[in-house]
Amino acid sequence: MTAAVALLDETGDESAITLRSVARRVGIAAPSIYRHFPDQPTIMLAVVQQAFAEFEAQLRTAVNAAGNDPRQQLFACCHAYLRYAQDHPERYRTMFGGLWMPALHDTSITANDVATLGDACMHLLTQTLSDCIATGQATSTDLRADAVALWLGLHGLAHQRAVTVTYPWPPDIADRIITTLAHLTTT
Amino acid sequence: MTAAVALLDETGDESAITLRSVARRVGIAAPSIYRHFPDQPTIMLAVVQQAFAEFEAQLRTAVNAAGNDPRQQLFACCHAYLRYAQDHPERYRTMFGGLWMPALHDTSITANDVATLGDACMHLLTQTLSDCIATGQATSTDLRADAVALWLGLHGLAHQRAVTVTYPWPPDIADRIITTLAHLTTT
DNA sequence: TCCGAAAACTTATCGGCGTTACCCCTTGCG
DNA sequence: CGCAAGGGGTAACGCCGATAAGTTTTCGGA
Repeated sequence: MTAAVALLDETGDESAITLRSVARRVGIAAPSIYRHFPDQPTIMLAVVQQAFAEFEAQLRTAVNAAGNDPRQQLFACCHAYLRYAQDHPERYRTMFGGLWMPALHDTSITANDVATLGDACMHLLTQTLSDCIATGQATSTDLRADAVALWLGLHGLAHQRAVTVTYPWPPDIADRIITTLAHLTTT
Repeated sequence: MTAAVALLDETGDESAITLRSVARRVGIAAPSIYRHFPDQPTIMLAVVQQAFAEFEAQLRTAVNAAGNDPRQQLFACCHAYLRYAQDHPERYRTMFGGLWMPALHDTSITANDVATLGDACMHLLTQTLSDCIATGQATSTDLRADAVALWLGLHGLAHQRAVTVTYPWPPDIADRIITTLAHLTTT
């Protein structure tokens, strides 16, 4: 799995995570992989799960380091989200791109494995937004819907930046999306 | 190319667009493809370009059919965007997923081919939003930035729905994103 | 200490993939 | 009539995921 992540980071191409390349990297014959993983998509799932764990850890660290102001915490969380996607575009693309899901039908991967992947991050974002609402720094009548909307805005920017590296983004596009979708008060 | 699009629509998996499968579909031997396309990623690019053309046509049709109210036109444009992604998730994933771009480095595809893909759609959305601002139905101090932000919101929702089909989306998530990011007035 | 079962790894093989080299046949035009 | 160019075919290479069957290593209990 470490080898798989390394291959992804080095090449920036998830198709480089091949059963045989991983085997070469760890110095064993290709079929020996099947003693540890039932099939190739499962390797991908493991990589994605690990990436999500690290992703959530970074978000949580950013929030904890942002002091006690909910507004600052929300900005820290969102910027950490965008920074992870920018620092590891290939991981982000793999995590959210769903390329390996088409092959899901006839493998050992369950739908639940996939559905619960981002729950922890979503919960953290919701919690942070909720704190902003509690202190009056954000106005929202529907916490869950606005949290989802905010996440989708972040995802849209993060994903598109992870796909097309060069694009003339407006300089304040990130804060614009965050403040707008989070309904932050102007103070 | 028709065969390639058909394969994509039927299987819902862009990896099904294989050089050999396309050749089988049109009834020729695999290497004969190279008389028409220099390599396989170029086939993908052609498919994506065709999809973008159809995409833009549907957006334009929706706007034209929405009467003279800029606000209605904007909603029509955005909903047409989301509808296309929902009706053709595999196309949308292929158009914006950037899977075939990693292989871009050593093929005949130029960076410009990729960069200009969505320009027409972006321009249409910007124009529609601009009309809303002109009539006072939307408030914005930076047309381009807000248009990009609106697009990113639409893209986030469209892409995520195209990847994970089953998710408990808030029922009004689309309109919530549109009205918020477009800064539509409440009237 | 020894032994046997399970775990871990191997080689051989299959079919599919993109790609290349090389050959063949038709078409059209001087 | 000749011949170049366009559009087809075969054979082959190396890569891929996957399976089958055999071999080595590991290790806990008698």
